[in-house]
Amino acid sequence: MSTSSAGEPPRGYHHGDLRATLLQAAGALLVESGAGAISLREAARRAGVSHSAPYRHFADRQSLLAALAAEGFAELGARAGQVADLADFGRLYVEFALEQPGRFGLMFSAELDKARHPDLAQASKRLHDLLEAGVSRVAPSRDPQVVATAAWSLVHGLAHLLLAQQLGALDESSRRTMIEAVTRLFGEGLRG
Amino acid sequence: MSTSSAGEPPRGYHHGDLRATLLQAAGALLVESGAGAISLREAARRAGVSHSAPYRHFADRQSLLAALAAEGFAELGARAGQVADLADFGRLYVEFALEQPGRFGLMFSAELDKARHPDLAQASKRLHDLLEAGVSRVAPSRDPQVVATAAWSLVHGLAHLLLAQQLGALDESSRRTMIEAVTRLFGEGLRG
DNA sequence: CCTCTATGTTGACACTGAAAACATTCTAGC
DNA sequence: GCTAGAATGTTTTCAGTGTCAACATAGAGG
Repeated sequence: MSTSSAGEPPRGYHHGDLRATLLQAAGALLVESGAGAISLREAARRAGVSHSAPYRHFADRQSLLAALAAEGFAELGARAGQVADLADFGRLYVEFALEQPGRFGLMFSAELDKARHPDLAQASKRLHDLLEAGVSRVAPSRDPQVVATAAWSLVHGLAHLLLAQQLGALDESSRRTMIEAVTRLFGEGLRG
Repeated sequence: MSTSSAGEPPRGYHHGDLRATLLQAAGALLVESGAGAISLREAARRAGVSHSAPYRHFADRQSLLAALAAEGFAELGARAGQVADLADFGRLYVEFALEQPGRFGLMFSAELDKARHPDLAQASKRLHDLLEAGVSRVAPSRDPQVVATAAWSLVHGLAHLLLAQQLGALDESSRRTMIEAVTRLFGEGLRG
């Protein structure tokens, strides 16, 4: 116990929980400097392990990123599960994206091949199912797939455009206003 | 003239039009294997030039990508300019994205810092202005900024979700149907 | 003609993903 | 307990990349 402080169990040759530690390190990199800054070597470095060790847990770099993305879907799904109203879901969705831009970008990155990462595909499908269920409740008379796609497209596009600074520099309050207005506009379309 | 064939002017030490050639090579790479596969060295290789030559025309890799993105905005803007109806714009937008996924992704990549690339910012603003003008025509009674943002979010999100294979594997026809249905739904919202 | 400047080239450095060969530890089955 | 064999880490190595500095060449303007 002499060389380890609180929270870090003593580690010998074997790390004990490298996979989780790598995910944590990569998550920190994601927040600090974006997905492009994530490297297996830096993650290994931060985990205090050789540069090659990550390959025992992730087949390649993309697999690490896919795992990070899956985490994101899980968290977003958990938050969405606590919400009944469709508009709340929209707000929550955009807020998640703005709060964790790197993670959000990763979750919908075209670089991540879902066929190669079943976990990711499953996590993302769960969110999709959740949305469709919500939509059926709100607009039962319409084709739920179409409405769900429209609803998702709307909030997803808004989040993406905001992140890409495509809508100009909006301050916190006008951003909120825009989010409200856009989702309300959609709600009107549903009822009309 | 003995060493050059048609279309390729004879080149000595100086290339003559390296910048354009590099953009073309990078564009090909973008189509072939995505933005991630674009490297300055490979572009140089394809242009038949030393690995360091690109730096005379692009400050760094990101600047090359930004130039490619700006090209994309220009082309999309040109196409959009020939269209009057807002719904046509939506279709055109999504089709462009599906036709040139790599380019589209680049155009809205969060990695590209618009502040560092005024050309890109300008090209993107032009498209935005075009859209707002179209919106004012269709729904003059509403706040054009809100409606434009909603319209853009909708088509942008749909394009992005389709590209990310987030909506499941749709064949050509059901994809068209979905695009039609989603844009129509939005049109109803505008009139309602 | 001759210099100045734009454009290319060479060579180096640090970093990365990835694979192969080797070392250590943990865990079953005896 | 002891001991194979499976997991997990390490070392070493390779090819590729972005970027920079020092140098070479060509073209344009005086």
